[in-house]
Amino acid sequence: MIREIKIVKGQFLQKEGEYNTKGYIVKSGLLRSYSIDAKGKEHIFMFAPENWIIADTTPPHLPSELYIDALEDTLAIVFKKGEEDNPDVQKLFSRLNVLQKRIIMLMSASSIERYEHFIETYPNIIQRVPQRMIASYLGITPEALSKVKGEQKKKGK
Amino acid sequence: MIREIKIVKGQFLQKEGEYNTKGYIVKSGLLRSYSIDAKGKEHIFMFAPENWIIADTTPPHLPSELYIDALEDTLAIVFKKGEEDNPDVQKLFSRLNVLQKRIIMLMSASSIERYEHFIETYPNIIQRVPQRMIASYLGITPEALSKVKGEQKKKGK
DNA sequence: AAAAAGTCTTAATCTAGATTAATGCCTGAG
DNA sequence: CTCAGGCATTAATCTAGATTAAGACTTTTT
Repeated sequence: MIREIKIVKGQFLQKEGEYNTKGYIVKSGLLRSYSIDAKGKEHIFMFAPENWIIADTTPPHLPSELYIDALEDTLAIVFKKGEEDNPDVQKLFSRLNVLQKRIIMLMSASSIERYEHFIETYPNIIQRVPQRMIASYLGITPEALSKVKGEQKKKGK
Repeated sequence: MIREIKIVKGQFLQKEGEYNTKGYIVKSGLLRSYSIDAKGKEHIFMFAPENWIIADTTPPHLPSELYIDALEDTLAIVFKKGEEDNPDVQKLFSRLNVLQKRIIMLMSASSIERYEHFIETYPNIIQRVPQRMIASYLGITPEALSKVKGEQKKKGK
């Protein structure tokens, strides 16, 4: 089902934590998606002007990570994310979500938080690649990673 | 056409600047993609262990941004990126490329470089949103962006 | 039109992580 | 077997950008 909606400046289409299955194609105006970190700071994930698609790619059974609201009065088409049953499209969506998470991490988490998130998410990879490559993936130097691991051990992990 | 290939540890599947239309599904082993910045530093974009897909999402008519090589002896299936003519899939690919570029930027560029890249890529958005939101998108504070713009002016831009 | 709230800039200080450098450990090539 | 090159760790110093704070403008609310 395709539906066109009107959103006024400042109005929300989605808030963090909601279970949301919708995405939006902007016809006119401007939408934005963003996250809010532990310190209350906003991190804009994406601007969506005319003809852009905007959606939180978190899978529908998990709480969303992003807020979506309007920076200008906007006309948009709503689509249901779940209604797509092409398996290729499904795979691409989960890939998009990996990158979405990564960007949010790079913008809002410290090097130690990024490291801890990495070992939770990819425990098997740690065994298989040298530390300097983990550091490179996290966007820090091997020296900084070495320091981080020391601090982590002190905390008794 | 689907083809299975064997790659030995250290072997390259793609280098930056090549025009590449292939992607890979890893059956066993471990591949990785990465970029090299102006200072010669490597930034790992993705690890691909068993059952992961790895590909540079740069459109086929543009030079690739990533190197892809093997961290372990690997068995993978090659697929042609261009052969997919589903328009939804095409759109998702271009979206993936936006995020790929963004991640590489966040990992390897200074705040001033990120700002300059932003104004080149989204000149129309600058007019429409407050500076503090541009800063938030770039992953810096509004104060830092203000400083950056000052330096940019000095350079006579 | 006055008050309140948000925005941009400049400047002083602080800090996470970069850089540089030295040491010891592994590992694989000959 | 050995030795040269890659890898991890630790420590000293440096720096890009964060934080904090203050002032001038602009926009919105009442």
